[in-house]
Amino acid sequence: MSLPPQEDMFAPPPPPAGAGLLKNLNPEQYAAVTAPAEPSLILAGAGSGKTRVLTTRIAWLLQTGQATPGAIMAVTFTNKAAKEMLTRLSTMLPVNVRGMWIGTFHGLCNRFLRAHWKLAGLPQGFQILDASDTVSAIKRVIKAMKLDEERFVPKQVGWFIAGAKEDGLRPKDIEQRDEQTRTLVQIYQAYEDQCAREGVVDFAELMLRSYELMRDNLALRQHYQHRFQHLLVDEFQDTNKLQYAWLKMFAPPGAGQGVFAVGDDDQSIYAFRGARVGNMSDFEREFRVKKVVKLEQNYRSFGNILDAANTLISNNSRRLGKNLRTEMGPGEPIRVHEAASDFNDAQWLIEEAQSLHRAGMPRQEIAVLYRSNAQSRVIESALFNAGIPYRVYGGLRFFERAEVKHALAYLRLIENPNDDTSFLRVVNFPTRGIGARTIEQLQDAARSSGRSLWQSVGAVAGKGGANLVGFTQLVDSMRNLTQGLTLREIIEQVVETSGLADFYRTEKEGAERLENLAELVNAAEAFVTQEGFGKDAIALPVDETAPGTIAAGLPLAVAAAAVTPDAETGEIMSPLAAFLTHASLEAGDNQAQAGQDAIQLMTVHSAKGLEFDAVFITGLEEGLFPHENSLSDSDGLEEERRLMYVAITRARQRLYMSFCQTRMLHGQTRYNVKSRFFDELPEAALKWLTPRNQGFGSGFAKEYQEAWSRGSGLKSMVGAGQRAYSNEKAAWVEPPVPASMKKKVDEEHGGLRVGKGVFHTKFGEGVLMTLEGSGPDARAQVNFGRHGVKWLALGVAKLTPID
DNA sequence: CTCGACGTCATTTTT
DNA sequence: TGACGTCGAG
Repeated sequence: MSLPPQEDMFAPPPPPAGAGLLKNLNPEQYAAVTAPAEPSLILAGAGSGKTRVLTTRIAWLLQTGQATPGAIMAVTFTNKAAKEMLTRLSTMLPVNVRGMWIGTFHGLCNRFLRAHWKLAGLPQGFQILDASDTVSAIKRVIKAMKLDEERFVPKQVGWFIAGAKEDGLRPKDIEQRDEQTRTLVQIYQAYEDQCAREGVVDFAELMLRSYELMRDNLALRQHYQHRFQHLLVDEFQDTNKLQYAWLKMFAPPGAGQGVFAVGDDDQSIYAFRGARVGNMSDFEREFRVKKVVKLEQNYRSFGNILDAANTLISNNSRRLGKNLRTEMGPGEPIRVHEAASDFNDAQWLIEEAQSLHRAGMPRQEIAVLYRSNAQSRVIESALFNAGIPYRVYGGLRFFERAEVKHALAYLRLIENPNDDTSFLRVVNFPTRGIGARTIEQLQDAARSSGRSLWQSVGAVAGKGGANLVGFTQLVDSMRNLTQGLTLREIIEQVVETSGLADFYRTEKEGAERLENLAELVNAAEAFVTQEGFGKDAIALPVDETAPGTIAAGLPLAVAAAAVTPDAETGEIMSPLAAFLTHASLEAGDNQAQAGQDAIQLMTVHSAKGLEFDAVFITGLEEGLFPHENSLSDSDGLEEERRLMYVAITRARQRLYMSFCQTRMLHGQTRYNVKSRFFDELPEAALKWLTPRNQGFGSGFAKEYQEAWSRGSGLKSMVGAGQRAYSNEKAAWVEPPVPASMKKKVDEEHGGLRVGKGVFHTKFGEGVLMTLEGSGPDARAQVNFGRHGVKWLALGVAKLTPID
C-alpha cells in the first residue's frame, strides 16, 4: 500500500492528506473511516452516520493516495443509496466518478456482463426482465408445457426459480425428491431455454451469471481481484447467499484485504426474501475480521426515542450487540394512543398531524407508518376527506406503468425482434385485429420450430396472418425511421408511429397516460445528458487508462474475447439499448403526488433509511404488528421486533404509537389486543394520551391468550372478542376533550345547518343532510351529488357553509 | 374484442 | 372490503 508523500523536512509540515475529511468525525467514525486495508466489519446503528462513513472512507482512500478510483468498488442495494453515495462523494472531492464501480448489486452485475457478454454466453444486446416480465415469461412456459396453472402458479414458480438461483443452483443441481419438484425443475429448465432464445435475463440471472463467470474463469477473476483493492458493501445485513458468494469472488485475495462491510443486524428486515443476517457473523469469521467497529452515537433522535429502541431490541437474542446513545437530551415522551376503532384512530391521527403542521412542522416531516399496505386505506380516506395533502409510497413506479411498458416494448422490439415478451405485449396494442386464436397459432408454430414469434410470422397463413405481417412491417418501419436519430427522437417517433399516442388521445382517461409518455421522453433525455450513470452505461466497460481495452493484467486472449466494443465509437451498446437496461434496472420513483408538501404514508419496510421529525406508528395490535404470520417461530417474532426497531428509530423529535380496539380487515371487524411490544418499552419514556387499560379489559386479553396457547389464531377469536367487547364497552370513557378543540368544533358547528349548502375542498358543493355528535366526534352527512353521500368528521373535514 | 359477472385472495419488496 | 384475474356472453 502506498504511503502519503514524504514531508519536506525543512518546510512547515503540511496537514496530513485527508485531514480535512476527517475533521468532524467522532472517534468511532474516525476509526471506521481510517481502518487499515484489511477486512472490516462496521456495525452501524440507525442514524449513526453510516453513509457519511462509507463516502468519507472512499474519499480518504483516494485523497491519501491509497487507492485510485479504478481500484474501488462500492455496492448498495438500491439505486437511491448508490446515487446518494455518488452525490456526497462529489461534494467531498473532485473525483473521477467514472473509474469507480459504485452501484447496486444488479447494476454492477449488468456492467460486468455488458463488458464480458461473450464470455458469459449472452447476446451483446441482452435485455433485462423486470419482475412482471419475469412472471409473464414463466406463465408462457407453463402454458407451452400444457401444465395446470392451478398447480403451478406462475408467481410461485417464479419464487422457486429465483430462490434456486439465489442459492446458486441451476436446474441440474436441484435434487428432485418428488413429482412436484421434478416438474418445477423442468419448468426452470424450459424457462432458461426460453430466456436464452429471446436474449433476456431476469434479476437473479444477472447475479448468478456474473458469479459463475467469475468462478469459472480464472484469468478474469484474477484480473478483477487485482483491480479492486477496496470493496465496500452497504447494508450488508441484507445480502443473500448468492450476493455474499459474489462478493467473495471479487474480494481482493489474501484473507480478503480491503473488504469494508457496513451493516446493522438489528435492522435486518428482509429475511423473507432471502437476506441472511448470518452473513455478518460469517464474514467476521471467514475473513478473520480483527476488530468490529461499532457506530453507536446517534445523531438523529432524542433520548426517549432511543431508550425505547434500545429496550425493545434488547429482547432479541442472537444479536451482535449494540446500544445507541445520543447527546441531544431526552426530548419529549413517546405518545401512546388507544382508539375505539381504526376510523377513530385515523381521525385522531390527522387532528394531531394538523396541529403539528399548524405549529410549523412541514407536512413532509410527518410520516405515518404501518405494518401492511391495507392499513393505509382508512387513513387515506380520512386525509382525503379532510382535504389534507398526503403521499403514499409503494404504488406503481414510473417504468411499471402500462403505457410506459407498452412504449418500452416497441423500443425493445426495435432492438431485438425476438423478445417474445415484448412482442406479445404490443402485437395487438393498440388493437389491430390480431385475436387470441391467431396468437395461439403463432405460438404453436414458434414452439414446434424452436424459433421466436417474430421469426414464425411467415409460417402463419390466414386472415390473422396478414395483420401479423402488418405488425412486423410496422416495427421494421419504426426501426428504419429511427436510424440515426437521437434517443429522444427515437422515442417520440415510436410513440407516434406505434399508434400509442393516437390511442391515448382518443381514450377519455388518456390524458395522464399521454403525460407519462411525454415524461418517458424526458427521462430518456435526462438519461443521455446525465453525467455518471447514463454515460457509463453507454460507453461502458472501457478501461479508464486505455479506452477500447480493459485494464492491464488481463491476458490479451481473454481481453479480446471479453470486451468487444464498437471499433469506431468504443461504444458497446446503442444509447437505446442502454436506456432500456436503465429502465429495467431502475423502476423510477413512486411519483404519486409529488411536488406539494404532503404527509408521508408508507409501510415500515419502505421507511427504512428515512427519517422524519414526527412519526406515527399505527396499528400496534397483536396479529398485525407483530403480524400473526410471523409468530409461528421465534425468528419471525425477532424480525417483527427489528421491524419495530426500524420504525421507532425513524423519528427525530416526536414519536406516536397507536392501536385500536376494532379494525376493519378483509371486510370483517376484528377485535384487537394491543401489541406485545408495548410491554417491551420503557414505561418512563411513554406518555399515554388515553387512560391505560381502558377499552378491552384484562378479561378479553386473558381469553385471547388462552385461545392463542391452544394454538388457534386470532381469527378464531372474533366471536369471543365480540362478547368481551360488548361487556367492556360500558367501561370505555372518552378521553377528555381539550377546551381549545371543543371551542373550535363548536364554532364550525355553528355555521352549519341541516338542509343548507356546504362547500368541501375536494368534493365541492353539497347539501348537509345530518349533523350528529359533539366534540371531536361531531360528524356530518353531506350529499355531494356527483360525488355521492359522505360522512365527514367535522373535527377534520374543511366544511364551510354556503347559502 | 369488450364488458360484466363471478371467484379468490389478502404481510413485508428491491433489482 | 376491494382489487384483480378468469371466463362466458354479446
